[in-house]
Amino acid sequence: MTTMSDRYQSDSAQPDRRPTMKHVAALAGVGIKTVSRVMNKEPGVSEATQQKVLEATRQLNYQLDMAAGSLRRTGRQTLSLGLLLASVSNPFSAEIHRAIEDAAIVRGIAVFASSLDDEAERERPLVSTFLRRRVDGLILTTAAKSQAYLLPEINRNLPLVFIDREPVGIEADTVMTDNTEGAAGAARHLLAHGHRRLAYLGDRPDIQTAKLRRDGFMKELGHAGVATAGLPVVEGLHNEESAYRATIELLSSEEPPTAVFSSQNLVTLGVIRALRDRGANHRVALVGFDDYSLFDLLDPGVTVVAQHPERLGTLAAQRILARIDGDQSKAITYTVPSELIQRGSGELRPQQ
Amino acid sequence: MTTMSDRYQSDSAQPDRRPTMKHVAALAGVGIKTVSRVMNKEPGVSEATQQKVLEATRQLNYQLDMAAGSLRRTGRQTLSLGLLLASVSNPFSAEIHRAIEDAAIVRGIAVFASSLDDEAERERPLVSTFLRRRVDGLILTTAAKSQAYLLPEINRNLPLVFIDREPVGIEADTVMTDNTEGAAGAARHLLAHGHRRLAYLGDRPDIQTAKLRRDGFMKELGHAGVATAGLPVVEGLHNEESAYRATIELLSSEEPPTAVFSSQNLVTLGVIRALRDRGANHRVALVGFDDYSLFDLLDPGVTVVAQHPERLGTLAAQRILARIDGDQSKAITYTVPSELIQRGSGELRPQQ
DNA sequence: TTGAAAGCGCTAACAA
DNA sequence: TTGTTAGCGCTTTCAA
Repeated sequence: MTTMSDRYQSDSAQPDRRPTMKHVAALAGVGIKTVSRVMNKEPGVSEATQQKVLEATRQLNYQLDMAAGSLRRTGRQTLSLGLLLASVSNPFSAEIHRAIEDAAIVRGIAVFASSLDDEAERERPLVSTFLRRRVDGLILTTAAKSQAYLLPEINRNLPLVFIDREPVGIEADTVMTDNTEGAAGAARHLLAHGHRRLAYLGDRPDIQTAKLRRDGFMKELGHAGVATAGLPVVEGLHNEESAYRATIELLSSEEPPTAVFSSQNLVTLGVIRALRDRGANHRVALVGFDDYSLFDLLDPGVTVVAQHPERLGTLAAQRILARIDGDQSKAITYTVPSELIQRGSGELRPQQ
Repeated sequence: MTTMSDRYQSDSAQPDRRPTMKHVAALAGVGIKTVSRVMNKEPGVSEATQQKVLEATRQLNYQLDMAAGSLRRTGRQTLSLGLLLASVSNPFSAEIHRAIEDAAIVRGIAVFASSLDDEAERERPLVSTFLRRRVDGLILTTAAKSQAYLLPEINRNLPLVFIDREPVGIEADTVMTDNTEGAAGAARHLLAHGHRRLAYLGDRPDIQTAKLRRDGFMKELGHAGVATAGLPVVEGLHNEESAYRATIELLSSEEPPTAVFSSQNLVTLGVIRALRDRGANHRVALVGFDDYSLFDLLDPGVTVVAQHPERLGTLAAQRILARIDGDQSKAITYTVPSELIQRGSGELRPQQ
């Protein structure tokens, strides 16, 4: 019989080869299954044997190969999660990300995160990437028209949670903000402060959250009997730049609005800069959807409909972990309430 | 001979079982190696055979198992990267993250990101997690006293890049900001505006970047002949809250400083709030290290030593990809210049 | 152009 | 308590 120790010897000449269980077993003078038991903290190994194995482990600097293990393991779990976000660099997404990471790490689960940038055509390839890596679950912010392509995965019982936006064409756990109600609240707030000439500035209406916020805002105005026919609705604003230009244009129109509602944080930033550049920041009221760092320190403070990204992330993580643990109950949708935070800009009265 | 097609039939009763190459091969009526060739776009498959295979793939909704493949593949690459950041929710880290993701995705590489929170004892377990998953490379922001524990990995030729902070105890590619020079520039700037009673507010000095910034700042004052003996140096500030309290205390001291240098964005936020609450924002000058969104819109605008996180991320990604591609040249350190951005707070003159 | 057999590093099942 | 064998899904090698 060839012992593994000479195999190990010869291997040491090849510095970029990682030791395997075989090497550890040979060095410790035990069987490979015993090493497996120690590495996985399975019971049934004597204290002395365990010490021998651990010593060999240290000497060789051995690290278990999780991928190889999960290939054979019952359930085939990889202890990894796929997370699709608007963008890892967007503060809203980043808070979600952190909350999910914190929940996952206590279970030894690592997370793959990817940025979607609201581009529908990126969604499927990115999800595919996760699937080819056999993640144990998927937490997705989506942009495609339908998520029906995930039906086979649902049938295979892949844990699936949607975050921020509801899926179309399938049923699955969803965690989202009360976009409609939040936007309606913004409308009520501006109306209550006397505004009748309002404007809506928003993102592309094919983005679900943008559409819901627009509809919630407009519907509430309708309820209040405010004519929405001539009301400026500028959509397709996807960054600060375009929102800035749209606001400038709005302010130089015949009958400029006395109040603006912006549906998304980047849009709000553009509006703020435009109002300041035109000296209108104390004259035109503003309520933005989604909070942003330092909004409280601006002049005036920016009134917002704040979301709770860390709460969304925590709930999504709880759902995916429950599903991973075998929860087979039917799909749940959590709606996390938004919160109107008054800081000044939304409480300005109409000036003329 | 048993064809695989009946195997597939019986499997369809088990909805949560994923199809394998065997299933695809059986359905397409080809050998498993042919399926492998098609999935990996290897040459040597006739057009007709390829179509048969792709059709079977679609019908079964087959997805290649990358982990199983890399087990046997020469080089054993997993097409994944481990990224250790201060925190995925910190805007500075998030920008780095995004830049790395963008560079990785074009190569089909997915990234695992984890948050360190500047806790030295989290570093090794998190790195271990990456290692057990056999990532193709590691990009690390560190907190531990030494990174010598990574020596075995270097000997195994694991691509390794340090970002934001230099490793101790080993040599490896590093990408960082010119902390010392940036902080010295802040000192020069404040001195040039007439300040002599300065204060330094900073993070824990065991964090490398904090120490470098403090030293750069103090040394420059020394060069200029400013007595640094009585100069308030408040360290250990790790969040907004503690920075706020430290600033309040400083302002109510016998001889309050006429200018403050803060070494990190969270600290700067605390200082800003304290200055405003005490009505000192137009009286006490402030230069912060690290830029932050909306600093330009505050009153006064916040003068900062800006870093370029996206540049750091891009460079780190380039290095790791080069190493993955076999670059064996000796370790390189990139120092990315910081940039002093004048916005008002740093240009205030001493008042009394 | 195609496929059969071996084996990557590990765990499951079972035997000793 | 310990070890042996088979096999997870794939790629490599090599033969047809």
